[in-house]
Amino acid sequence: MVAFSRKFCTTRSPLFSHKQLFQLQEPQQNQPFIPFSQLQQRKLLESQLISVLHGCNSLKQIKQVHAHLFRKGLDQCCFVLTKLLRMLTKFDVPMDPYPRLVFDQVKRPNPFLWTAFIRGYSLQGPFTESVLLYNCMRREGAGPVSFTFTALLKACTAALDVNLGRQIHAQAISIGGFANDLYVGNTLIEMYLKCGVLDCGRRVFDEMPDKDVISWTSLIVAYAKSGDMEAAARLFDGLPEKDMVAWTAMVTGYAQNGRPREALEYFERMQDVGVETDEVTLVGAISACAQLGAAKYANWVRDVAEQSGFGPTKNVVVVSALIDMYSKCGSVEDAYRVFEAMSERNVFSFSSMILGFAMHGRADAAMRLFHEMLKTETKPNRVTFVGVLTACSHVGMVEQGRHLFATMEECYGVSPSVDHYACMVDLLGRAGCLEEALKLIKTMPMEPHGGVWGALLGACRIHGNPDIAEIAANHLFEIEPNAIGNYILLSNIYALAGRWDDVSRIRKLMREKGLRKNPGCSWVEAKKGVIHEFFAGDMTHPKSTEIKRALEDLLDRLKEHGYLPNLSSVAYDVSDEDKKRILMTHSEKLALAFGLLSTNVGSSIRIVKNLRICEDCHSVMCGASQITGREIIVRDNMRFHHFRDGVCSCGNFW
DNA sequence: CTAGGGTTAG
Repeated sequence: MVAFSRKFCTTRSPLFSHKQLFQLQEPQQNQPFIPFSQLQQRKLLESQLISVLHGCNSLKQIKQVHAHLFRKGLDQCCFVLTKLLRMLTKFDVPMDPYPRLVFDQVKRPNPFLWTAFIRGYSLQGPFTESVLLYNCMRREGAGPVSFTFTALLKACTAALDVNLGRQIHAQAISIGGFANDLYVGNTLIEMYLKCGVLDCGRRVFDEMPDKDVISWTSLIVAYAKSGDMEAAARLFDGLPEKDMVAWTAMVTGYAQNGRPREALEYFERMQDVGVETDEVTLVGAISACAQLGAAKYANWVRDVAEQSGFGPTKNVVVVSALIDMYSKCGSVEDAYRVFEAMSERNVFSFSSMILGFAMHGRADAAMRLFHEMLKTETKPNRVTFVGVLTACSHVGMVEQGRHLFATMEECYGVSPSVDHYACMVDLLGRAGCLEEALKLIKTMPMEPHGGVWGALLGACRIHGNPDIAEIAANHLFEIEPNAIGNYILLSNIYALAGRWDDVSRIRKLMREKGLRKNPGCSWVEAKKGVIHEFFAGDMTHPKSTEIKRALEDLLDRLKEHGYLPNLSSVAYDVSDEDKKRILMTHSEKLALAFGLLSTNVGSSIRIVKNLRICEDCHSVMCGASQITGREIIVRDNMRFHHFRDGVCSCGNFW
C-alpha cells in the first residue's frame, strides 16, 4: 500500500533536495512590498492570461503562454499556472515530461496548483503517483482543498482500488470534514459504486447532509447496472427534481436490462413532462426499439429525434445505434442508408452493419463490408468476427468460415473466444458436420457455455440426430436447468425420430421441474401501425372467423401448388388430423392471415414471433409470398426471414 | 471538480 506512507515522498523532481523541501515550509520572511496600483495591474494581467489559456486549442499555444509568463515575471503565479496545467490535462498531454516540468519550476505551489497536478495523474495514471503527490503536498504543508479529494477519488475509481478509496475517505473525514462537501460526497459515491461496493455508496448517499440530482442519479445508475430496476425506480420516484440525465438513466437502465417497453414508457413520460432529450437519451430509446423490433416505435423515436434537432445526426454512437435498430426492425436497407451517410465510422458501426447483414441472410454483403473494413484504419474486434462467422453460418459458407476462424488470431490479432467457438459449432452443425462440431467442443481450450451446446443441439434438430442431441442436451440441462427451450428442442428431436417414449420422458422431466412451455405468440402490424397480437391456438381476436376462412383459402390455394402440411413440425404424439389442426393455429399463420386481410394489396407484411418459426409455417410463408405477390418479413427469436416470390432470404437454412 | 451512451452467438 503506497498511500500515506511515512516514507518520504521521492516523486518530487530532483530540482529539490530534501533540505530545500523543508526550507520551503518555512514562511517567507521578506515579502516585497507591492504598491496597490501595481497589484491591480497584475490581477488584470492574470485574468487576461487565464482567458487566453482558456481559448488555447493546441499544446503549442499553451507553451507560448508559458514562455510569456516568464517574460512577465508571472512564472510563479499559481493562479495562472493552475489554469495552464488544467488545459494541458484537457488536451491529454502526457504528464511526463512537460506538465511535470511546469510544476517543478514552481517553488511554492498553492493547494490549487497541487491539486491540478494531482488531477492530471488521476486522469492519466499512474494512479499511485496521485497518492504519492498527495503525501508530498501534505508534507509541504499545503492544502488540501475539496478538489484534492475529488481528484484522488477519481484515481481510485480509475484504478478500481476500493481499499485506497476507503483510506482517502477516512482522510476526507479527518481533515476538516471534507466528506460533507457535496462534490466530495458525490465522487465518493461514484468511487464506491464503480468499485462494485454498492452498499457503501448507498451509505455515503444516506449520510450526506446535502444531496443533489447527481448524487441520486449515480445511485440510480448503479442499481440499474446491478439489474435491480425496482430499486432504481423507487429512488427515481423519490427524486425531487428530475433532470434529463436522471430520466436518461432510467431509459437506458430499462433498455440495458432487456425491458424495452418500460424504457420507451419512460422516454414517453419524459417528453410529457417537458424534459429535453439529447443524443444520449436517444441512444437509450433507439436501443429499446431495436429490442422491440417494431418499426412503429422506431419511426416514433426518429420523429422525436428530428423534433429535438438531432435529425441527420453525425454522432457516431447515435448512428451505430440506428444501424442496429433498423436491422432489428427489419429494414437492412435503411440501416445501410444511414451507415453509408456516416462521416466517421468506428468498429461499432462496422460490426453492427455486418451483424445486420448476417441477421438478414445477406452473407455476401456482410463479407464485402468486412473486407472494406480491413482497408480502413478500423481494426475488427471480437464482435466483428461474431458477425462474419454468423454470416457464413447462416448461408452455409463452411470453408470461408473455417478459414476466418483459423486465421483470425494471426492475421487480425483477435483470439477466438467461447463465442467464436459457438459460431463455429453453429457453422459446422448447420452444414451437417455434427461429429466434427462435437469434436471441436471437446478440444476447446476453454469451458463451453450454453451457447456452444445450444448451437449443437439446434443443429441436431435440423439434421435429426437424437444421439448427439442427447449429449448436448445433458450438458445444457446442467448449465441452464431452467431454460425451457432446450427441453422442447430435445423433445422435438425425439419426436422427429419417432422416439415417443423419450418424448414423454422429457415432458415428464419438464413437469417435475415445474417448467411450462412459453406459448407461441406473433405480432403483426395492421393499418396505421396498430399492432395485433396472436397466440397459438388463440381464437379470441374479434375477426377470428374471417381470419380462419382466409387462412383456409390460402392453404387450399397452396395445396393446389403442391403444399403438404409438414406434420413432423408437431411434436405431440397425436393423430395426423390433430396435427393438422394444431398446425393451422400456429400464431404466425394467424398473423399472416390477418396481415393479408388488413393491409393493402401489394404492401409488405411484417411479423414478429417470440419463438423460432416452424418448418411448416416457413414453407407456408414461402408459398404465400409467391401466390399473393406480397413480401413477407418474419422476425423470429433468432433472425429475419424475407419471403419474396416463393423464396426465403435464409435459403431454407436456419 | 461530481451523474446518463452503441454491436455478441443457440
